[in-house]
Amino acid sequence: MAKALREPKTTAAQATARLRHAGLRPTRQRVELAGLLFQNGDRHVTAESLHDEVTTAGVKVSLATVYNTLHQFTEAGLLRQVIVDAARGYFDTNTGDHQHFFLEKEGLLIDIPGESIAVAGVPTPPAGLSVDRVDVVVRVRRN
Amino acid sequence: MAKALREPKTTAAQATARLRHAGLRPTRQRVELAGLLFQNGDRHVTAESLHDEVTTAGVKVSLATVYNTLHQFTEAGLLRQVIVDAARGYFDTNTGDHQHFFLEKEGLLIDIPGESIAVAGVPTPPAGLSVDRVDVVVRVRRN
DNA sequence: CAACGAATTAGAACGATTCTAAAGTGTGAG
DNA sequence: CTCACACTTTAGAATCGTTCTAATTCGTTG
Repeated sequence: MAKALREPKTTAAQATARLRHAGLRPTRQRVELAGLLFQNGDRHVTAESLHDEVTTAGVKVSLATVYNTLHQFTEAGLLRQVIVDAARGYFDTNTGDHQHFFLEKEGLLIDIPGESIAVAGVPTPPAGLSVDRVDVVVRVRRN
Repeated sequence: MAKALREPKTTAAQATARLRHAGLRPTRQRVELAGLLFQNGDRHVTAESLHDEVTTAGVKVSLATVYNTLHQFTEAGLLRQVIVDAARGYFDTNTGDHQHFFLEKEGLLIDIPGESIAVAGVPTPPAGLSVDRVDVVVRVRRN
């Protein structure tokens, strides 16, 4: 009963610093979301899942803001969008070189470190095109 | 002016045969769509693009039927769904082992033959999971 | 060619995402 | 420290692709 605050001050401070670095105003909502996203290791979220999480944590943030924030974080290089499912957009806090296992049934993403996987034999793209990125999705199922 | 029919009889006949083989009733709409999809080499379509195409060809098929048909063809193994874009579902008439270049800006998919590309070092999936398929998307941009 | 199950359809419904316009909030100047 | 203003947030409407619904139409088999 001594301490009602949910997050240690350090997390908020770190989140604020990170936002400033990225050129984003550290608003209450952004700090809150950044805290959830970045305080523990790599995470994969959807707008909906993050909104649920922040709401459950007792913080009022609109779904529209969650969408805005995810996109702003992505533009700022703090997040990476992962396209694996036609129905849902995923965001990954791991912005480094890596790939994914995807368990479609449950909407579960699991990182595969970039070093462990290698794609060989990618042909030269047709004239006028250049490679932006190579995404590998290993679709898995429960057995 | 002698010949107003758009498709040679052979195409319709081939399409009909293909549908019968797949255990699908050769209805007017399905024959029409199968004709468009399979008479020339490999193709990538969205429901919308195929609907536009069939409509432009002067045939009346509802969008719902295009969706139904694409899914039925996919279940029957005549098509393969390709997930590259969060906003749109693509269907590929090439059901063999291969990968894709994807030009996001224009929604353009280009096949990469399965033999030319190789993915090495895919880790064993976490316990209880087994690999279903490995998808590689080479995202490209105009330069 | 009748009859029955399968397929098609228009339009409503849906879920995810984006937009809109109005209200609220960081921040830098003074 | 306060104010003003640009930037943010928000609720709710709108939009997009897709799926569903219930009624109609069509292929097939007897």
